[in-house]
Amino acid sequence: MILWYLLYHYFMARYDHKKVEAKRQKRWVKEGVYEPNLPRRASLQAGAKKPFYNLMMFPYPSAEGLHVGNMYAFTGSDIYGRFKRMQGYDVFEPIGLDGFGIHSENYALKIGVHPATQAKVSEKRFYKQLVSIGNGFAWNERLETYDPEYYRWTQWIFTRMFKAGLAYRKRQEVNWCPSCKTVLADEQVEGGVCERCKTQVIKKELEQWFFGITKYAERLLRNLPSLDWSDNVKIAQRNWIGRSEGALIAFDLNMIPGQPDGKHKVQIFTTRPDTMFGATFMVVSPELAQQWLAVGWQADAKIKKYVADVLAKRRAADKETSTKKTGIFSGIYAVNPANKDEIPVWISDYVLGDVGTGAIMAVPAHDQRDFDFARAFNISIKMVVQPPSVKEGLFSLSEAYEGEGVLVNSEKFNGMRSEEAKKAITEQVGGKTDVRYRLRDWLISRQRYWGPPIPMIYCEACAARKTGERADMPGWYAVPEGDLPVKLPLMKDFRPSGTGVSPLASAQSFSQVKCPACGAKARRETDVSDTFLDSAWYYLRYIDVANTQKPFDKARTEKWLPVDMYIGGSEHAVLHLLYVRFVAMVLKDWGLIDCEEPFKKFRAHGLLIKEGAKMSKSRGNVVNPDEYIKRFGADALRMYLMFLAPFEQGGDFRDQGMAGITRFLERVWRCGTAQKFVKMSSDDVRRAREQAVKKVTEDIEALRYNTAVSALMICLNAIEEHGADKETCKTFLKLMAPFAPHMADELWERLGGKKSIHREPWPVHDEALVREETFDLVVQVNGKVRAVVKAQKGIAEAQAAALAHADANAHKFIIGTIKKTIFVKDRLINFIM
RNA sequence: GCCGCUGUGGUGAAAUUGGCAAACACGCGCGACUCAAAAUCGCGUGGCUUUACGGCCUUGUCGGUUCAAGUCCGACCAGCGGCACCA
Repeated sequence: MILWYLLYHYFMARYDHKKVEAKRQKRWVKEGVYEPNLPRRASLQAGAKKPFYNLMMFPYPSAEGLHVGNMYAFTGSDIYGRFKRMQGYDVFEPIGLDGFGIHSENYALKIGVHPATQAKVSEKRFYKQLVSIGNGFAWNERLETYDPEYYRWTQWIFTRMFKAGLAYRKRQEVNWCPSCKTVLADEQVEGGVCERCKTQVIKKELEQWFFGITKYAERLLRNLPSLDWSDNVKIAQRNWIGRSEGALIAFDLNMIPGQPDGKHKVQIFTTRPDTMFGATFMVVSPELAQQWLAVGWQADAKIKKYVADVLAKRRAADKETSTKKTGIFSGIYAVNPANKDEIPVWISDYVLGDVGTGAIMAVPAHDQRDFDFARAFNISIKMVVQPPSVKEGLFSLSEAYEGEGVLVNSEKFNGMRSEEAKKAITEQVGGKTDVRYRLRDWLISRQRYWGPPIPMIYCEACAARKTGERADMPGWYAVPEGDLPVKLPLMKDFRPSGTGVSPLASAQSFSQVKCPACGAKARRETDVSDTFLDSAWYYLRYIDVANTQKPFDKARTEKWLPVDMYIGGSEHAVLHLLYVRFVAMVLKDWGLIDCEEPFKKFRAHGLLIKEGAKMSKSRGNVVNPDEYIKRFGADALRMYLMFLAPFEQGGDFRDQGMAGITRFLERVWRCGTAQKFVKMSSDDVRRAREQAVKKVTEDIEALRYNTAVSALMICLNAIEEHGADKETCKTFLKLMAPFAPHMADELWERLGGKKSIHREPWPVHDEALVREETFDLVVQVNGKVRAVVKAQKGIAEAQAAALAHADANAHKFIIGTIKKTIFVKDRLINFIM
């Protein structure tokens, strides 16, 4: 009997996370706790008063289910949202799935299920998991990128891009992933390998669709400083856009030395026109040499072979990163417009066809690459910029001097500072100042199946007549807006062909279509668009998911945009986060939205590792959140994830660490269910409470969740030690609510709360109560701590000195005369002997 | 090579403007409860030294500024991330 009694109480007292979490989650949905006031079209005025758009990068539903890394990011975002909601904002925290793309398609291929079928399975599983982590999502506004009602508008954006001249087709060397069997954008190649599958990327010459993001390079760069974003992401974008100021300068070419023909010219781009007098040779890229050959340049067989070899090598799959420069003299001479010197033109692999103009003037004395080449091929080196550290002219250089200085060997420009000479020499040689960017246009087409078909039609008849929707692209028409979406056909064999043609090309019924202009037999574009286009506008659709007339309503965007807080991984610094800004700028220019920067504030969360190692399937150390939620509860896992390290830094997940948080929550539960309150909290407890309010509030705002949790622990320690009144306990629960939303809500109800704690106002601290009347006065002698004594706040130096002298140990060290005393109010006193 | 970030106990980490280094936890040790164990609770826990009070040392390394440096400055070392013949 006694045993049963004890067991009964044991189970009653222990926190049953499964039961409580399920109950709270059900209640939240029923009461619509997290549904924002997104008004129906007619009554915009009646909507949210203090809108706060709290967005988290939506996940792609991977086969393995929700990764703990996803949960880490989502929890961090959710805590911020819950905090803002309790502060009185109408928080909108939507969720959806970025379900189109190679990742999902590859998984479908692997298990032999159609991606559309698999999508439904993953969707269900993902949403279930996303419910279980306890986030305050607005479930009514969810979206999936593979939903025709969504990609209808993705396609619509494409057609508008085409009409605006921002989407175009071009044949050029592009990145090709042999494993994914599709082309990739530059942003999707990381260190020469495919961002997704890590396969070495090769170059292929293909005709592809591009978005003209480079037209926005200047704006994308210019806006960066004003964005409240994590610095590392802003820096990455700045480097990626890579602005360089320089000059475009034309050189005459002499096919035969000493015989100007006035016909042949070549343009070069340089950021150092000040060094022009030092240009002792010119280098053209193999790509440009190839073009010359194509228009009839009669070159040696050796030269032709060199060009062909280098071009072949650039296409090859081996990633040999030799820094050894090769090259061949072309037999042609260029005339340096600065001093009319005839300089040899070389062809070398160290000059790239798609950078600058594909040709350079080489100044070996002031560019290390030119220097190396000149040394290797015995070309003269001429110094024209004298470093400030050097008094007389230098006779030999062991390396190029790339800094600024004063010009020498430059005729009438001698003595001029290199910075001024840039402009002066450019003018002298008839050059034109120019700005170039590293950024290149966004390669948007993909030769895969699982994506939105590019909504374009090509009519050969129109092409032959040189007519079309756009003068520069005869034969091409956007699918009329009324015909959207161009639905992705259900195909049995959706395997990538690897030939540069999308699997959709084999679906005759799909590709055969009538020309929208002349009605002749035409064909559809069969490539699909890059997944990153899907995610480049999803934040707009969230606020208007049910709109069947437009992608989104402008009045709503005015109310909810820009996104107030965006959280995600920094791996998207030059992918998603760049594309999304570009698309926003375009939409702004079309008058569809008012702000050209979509995210007011962006914070990158850190990376989670496990026991000191990167999580990976092969290591078998991937943390499955489902298991932990089952064992410890979502609240415990959430809180542990936030406690283990600073959110923006990322941290090390250790199983042992879960114990501390579980213990903490059990203690809170015991405290909250026992409900043994004192009539009035002691000063100590009251102060602990107010300090916790202050600290937790400040820390959440700054995303310092780890120290916010520790502040809660300190507060609980005080409550347990001294006992607390009911109000103190309620305040404590509110502070804990963003971190452990289920338990906080349950205990809140048991303490008599009528509505959900997540709709309660966030506490505000009383500065007077935070302050302590006493402080620890640090007594130093010659800078060394000799005593710590309790003192009244605000005491003057004389009183502090008296206290210090009264301390036996400190007194022991104060021998001789005091030369100087340093007194820092409410902190320390330091005697210098 | 260039740009950025990070180096603090056995572990994760904390530290406003330069003002007690190691908060809060984990782990460990000792103790209480228990026949016993788990759970729970209490105490201790950077190193060296001292019977004790205390003292000396300690934030990757070396140097500097300062009454005072984890924090500021200079040089270097290590690790992580990004870009990489960008003309």
